[in-house]
Amino acid sequence: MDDKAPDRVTTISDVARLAGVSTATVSRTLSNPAIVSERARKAVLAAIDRTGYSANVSARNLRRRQAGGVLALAPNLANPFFSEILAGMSDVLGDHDMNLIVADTRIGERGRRRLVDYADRSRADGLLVLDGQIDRALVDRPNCPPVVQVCEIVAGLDAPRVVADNAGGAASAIAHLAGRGHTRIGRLSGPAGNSLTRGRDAGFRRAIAAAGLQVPAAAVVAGDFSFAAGRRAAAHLLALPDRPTAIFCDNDEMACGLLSGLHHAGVRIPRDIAVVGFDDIEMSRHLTPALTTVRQPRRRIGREAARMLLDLLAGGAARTEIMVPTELVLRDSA
Amino acid sequence: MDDKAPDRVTTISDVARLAGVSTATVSRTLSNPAIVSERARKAVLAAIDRTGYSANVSARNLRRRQAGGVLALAPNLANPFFSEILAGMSDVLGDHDMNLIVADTRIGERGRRRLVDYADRSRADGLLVLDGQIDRALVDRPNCPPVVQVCEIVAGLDAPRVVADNAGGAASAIAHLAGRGHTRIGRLSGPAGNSLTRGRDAGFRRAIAAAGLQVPAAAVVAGDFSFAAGRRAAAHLLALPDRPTAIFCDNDEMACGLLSGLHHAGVRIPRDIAVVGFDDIEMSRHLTPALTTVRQPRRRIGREAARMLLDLLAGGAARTEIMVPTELVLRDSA
DNA sequence: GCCGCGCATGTAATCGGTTGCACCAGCGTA
DNA sequence: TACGCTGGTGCAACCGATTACATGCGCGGC
Repeated sequence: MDDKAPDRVTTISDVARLAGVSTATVSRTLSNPAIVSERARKAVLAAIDRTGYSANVSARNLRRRQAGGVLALAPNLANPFFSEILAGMSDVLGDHDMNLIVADTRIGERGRRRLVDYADRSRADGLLVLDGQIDRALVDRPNCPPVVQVCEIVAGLDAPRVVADNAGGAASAIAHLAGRGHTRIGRLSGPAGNSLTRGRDAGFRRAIAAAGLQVPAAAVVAGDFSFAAGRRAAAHLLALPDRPTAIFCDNDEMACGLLSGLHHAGVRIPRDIAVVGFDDIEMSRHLTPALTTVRQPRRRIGREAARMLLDLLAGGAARTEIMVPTELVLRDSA
Repeated sequence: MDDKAPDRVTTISDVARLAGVSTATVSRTLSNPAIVSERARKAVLAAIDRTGYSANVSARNLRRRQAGGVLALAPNLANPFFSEILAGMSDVLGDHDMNLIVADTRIGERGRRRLVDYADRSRADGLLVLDGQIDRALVDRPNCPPVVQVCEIVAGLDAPRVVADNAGGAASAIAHLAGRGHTRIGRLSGPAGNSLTRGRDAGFRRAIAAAGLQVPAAAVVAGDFSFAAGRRAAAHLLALPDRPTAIFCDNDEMACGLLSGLHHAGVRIPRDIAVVGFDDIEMSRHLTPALTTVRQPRRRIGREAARMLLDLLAGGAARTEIMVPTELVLRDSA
C-alpha cells in the first residue's frame, strides 16, 4: 500500500526490512511460529499485514523440491460423474495447501504428449488416476510421481487404490429385485475388460445364485456405459422370446437410455420391466420414473483418494486398497 | 536411465554436462533453437533424449516472474454446466503451456480465505471469473492478476468479458413459440439481480412485443435456477385462472423441474403446455419429452475467454466484450 | 596486418524463499 | 571464574532455470 515502488510485488526481504529482522525470521514465523520470540513474531505479522505480503509459491516449491500440487487424470471432464469426486479431492488437498490440477486423458495424440509433460515431478507431487484405460507407459516412467488409482483400475498396475464396493452394490440391487419376486433378471453390462464391469459382474452372479435363480444368458447384454448403448439394449431385450422382468444396468447413463428406449416402445416401468442403475448421478433422480440405483459416495471417494495420496507422499506405508461402501437408493423404477 | 545417481531428478546441468555445452546453450536450445548451432542443438537434443530431462517449472516460473497458470473461479464445480466451459479453457491454455486451476467459490468462510491465497500473482497469471456473486473485494485487491469475466457479470465490475447472447437466445425462443400460435407465454426467470436474468428478460420482452403480444404478468415467476424452483413454479402456474400455453425458462434445470411438476399433475407436454429452456445441458436431450432449449456453445465460450485472457496478459488491448451467439435447439417439449 | 563485425557460446547474476550452521546472550552449575 | 547449555537469530548457500553481458573466433574490407 504505502510502498515506494508500487509496481513491484512485495517480497520476504521487504517484510524483513520493515519488521527489522532477517528473512530467515520471517520465513520461520510463517512456517513454524513456535520457534520465534513473541516480539519478533508480532513485528513480522504486523509487517505482513501492512504490506499484504504473500509468499511466492515458485520460490518456495523450488527450494523445497516439491510441486505443491497433485494431478488428477480423468477421462471426459464434462462427465458430471467425475466432478464430485474431484471436488472431494479438492477439499482435502486444499486443507493441506495443495493444488488440484485436472487433465483430460481422452484428447488425442497431441494431448498425450502434453500429459507426459504434466505427469512430472516438478509439476505434480502425485497422481490421482481416474481412468482405467490410461496408457501404462505414462505411469511406469522412471520419474513419474506416486500414483493412487481411483474407482477404475489400470490393468496390471499395482498401485494403491480407492474403489467403491462394486460387487456389494450390484448384489444389493439384485437382492432387492429378487425380494420383489423377480426371477428373470437381465443385465446391461459395461465393456468386458473394465474393472468396474468385473466387480459388478461378480456381485450380480453371486446374488443371483444366493437367491436360487439362474442367470438368463440371452438377457445379459454388453454395453459401453453410454446412453446410446442403453437405447440399443432396449431394442434387443424387447425382441427376446423370454423377456426379463427386471434389468440391472452397470451405470445410470445406460439405465437412462434403456428407460428412454423402453418408454418409446410403450413398456411401462416398473410394472412391465423394472430397471436398476449404478452410480446415482444427478440426472437419475429427475427422470420419470425416478431411477432406483446404487449410489457411490463420490465426494467421499475423492476425499479418501486424496488422503491416501497424501499419506503416500508423507512416506507413510499407506494401505494398498480402500473399499468404500455403496448404498441402494430406492426410487420408482423398481 | 543410465545415470549414476538414480534417485535425483535430472537437471539442466546434467544435460549440459552430457552434451558438452553450458546450461545456457541447453536453455536456448529449448526456448529458441534457431540461435544455437546445429552441432550444439543435436548434442543437446540427444542428451535430453537419453536422460528424459524436462525442465523444472518452479525454477522457470521463478526466474520468469510468472505463474504459468490461470485460475478459474466457478460456483459449484459439480454443476455440469461449467465443466464444458472449463474444458474449452483448458484446450486453449494447454496450447500455450499454461495450467488451468479451478476453484470453487461457494465453500464458506474458510474457503474464502483460501481463495484470496489462490488469486495471487505468484500462483495465477490471470483470473477467469464464472461467478457473478463473487466478492468484489477479491478482484479489487491491489495485486490481483488480470480478470476476464465469463457468462455472468459481477455487478459494477468493469473487466473484459465473454458472454452468450442471452437476449438474442431468449428472443428466438419466444419467436418460435409465437410462430406456433402461442399467445399467452409465461416465464420462469432467474434471480432478480443476476446478469443472465436481465439479458434473458430483455430478449423475452422485446420478442413478445415484436410478436404483438402482451406479457401475462401473473405468469412471470421468479425462480433461482434450481430444479426445485421448477417444481414450485409448476404448482403456481397450474393454479392460475388464465393458464399460459407456453413457458420460457431461464435455464434447463428449472425447465426440467417444471416438466417434472407438470407431468405429475397430468399435464401433457407440449400439447397442453409447451416448455422451452436455456443452456442445453446434457440432461435436456434425455428427458421425456426431450427439452426444446437455447444452446449456449459452452466449449467455445471457454475458449474465447481463455484467448481473451491470454491477449490481455500479452499486453494486447483486448476487446472488452465478446458476445457468443446462441442457437435454438428444437426438440419435443415445444 | 589490422580493425570491426557478427555469430555462437560461456560466465555468472538473478528470481524469492528455506534452512544448515554459526553465533551470541543469558543463565545455571561446578 | 570457567564452562556448558539453550533459545533466538542472522548469514549465506542452495533450489534449477533464464538471460544480460562478456568472450572468442572467423571472416571480409581496407
